[in-house]
Amino acid sequence: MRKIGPHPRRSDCPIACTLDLIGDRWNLLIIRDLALGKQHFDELVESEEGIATNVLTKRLKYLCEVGLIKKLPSEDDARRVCYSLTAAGESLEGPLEAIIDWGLENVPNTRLIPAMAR
Amino acid sequence: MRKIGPHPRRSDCPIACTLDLIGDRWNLLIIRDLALGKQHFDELVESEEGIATNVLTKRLKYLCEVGLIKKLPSEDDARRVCYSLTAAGESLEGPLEAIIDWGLENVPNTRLIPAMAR
DNA sequence: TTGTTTTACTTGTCAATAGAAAGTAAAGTG
DNA sequence: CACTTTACTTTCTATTGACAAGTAAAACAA
Repeated sequence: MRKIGPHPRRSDCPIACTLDLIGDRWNLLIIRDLALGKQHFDELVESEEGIATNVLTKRLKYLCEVGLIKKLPSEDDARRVCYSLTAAGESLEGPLEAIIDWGLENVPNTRLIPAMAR
Repeated sequence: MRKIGPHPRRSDCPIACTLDLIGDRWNLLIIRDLALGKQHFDELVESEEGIATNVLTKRLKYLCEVGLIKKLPSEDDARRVCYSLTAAGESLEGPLEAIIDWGLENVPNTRLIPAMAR
């Protein structure tokens, strides 16, 4: 992933810029999980893909900083943190669906996880 | 990027599988350029984003191996190689358009490069 | 109230990858 | 026969990723 903050963008192409923002192996999976209703660190860790905790921590912080997700304390449990999508994060549903469709058609033996059935 | 070949997939999720296949900073930009009609190594190197030649070589080889692009010799010049999209590569136009739309709306100051005007 | 568990991280280590710059080799051109 | 073009390859360094272990604060259980 790219260092966050004011780095020189590679170009003004919307594809390049979007890849600079979320073009790695984990960001979209975190956004997928939050879109499915997961809220907490350990729920995200338990996803099938097996993200390492240091990587998850870094990505969550990063996604907050770029405004795709937000982080709120739980009301009833001071240890708990609730992560959720911002409006910008939710708007990634379009690309996400296009990727899902492509994957289902072009990568053998892929299937939607039950929680994603539409 | 992930090592190519028979690696254990992270999950059967079409998003995860698609990211395993092309989820990095360069693959989609190469596919974009080929979709725009570029054919040769040096045309790809000259793109605004400035890919290093060693990285481009590796990605071209990889994208051939996974069947998203194909490599053919030129008829008139034995040095020249013509890269182009396979049918599977062309089918990435859907995700690509979704990403373009998202980028244009959500990343400030992005614009289509002239060749992409639709 | 003391020990255990839960939650959300942080740290350390090692291997793999990315990126920059320079070099190379075969084919074509004047 | 020198020079250029094309498509790489090599070398080096710095960053990142994966894995394992550790930590700290809050909550719960006895």
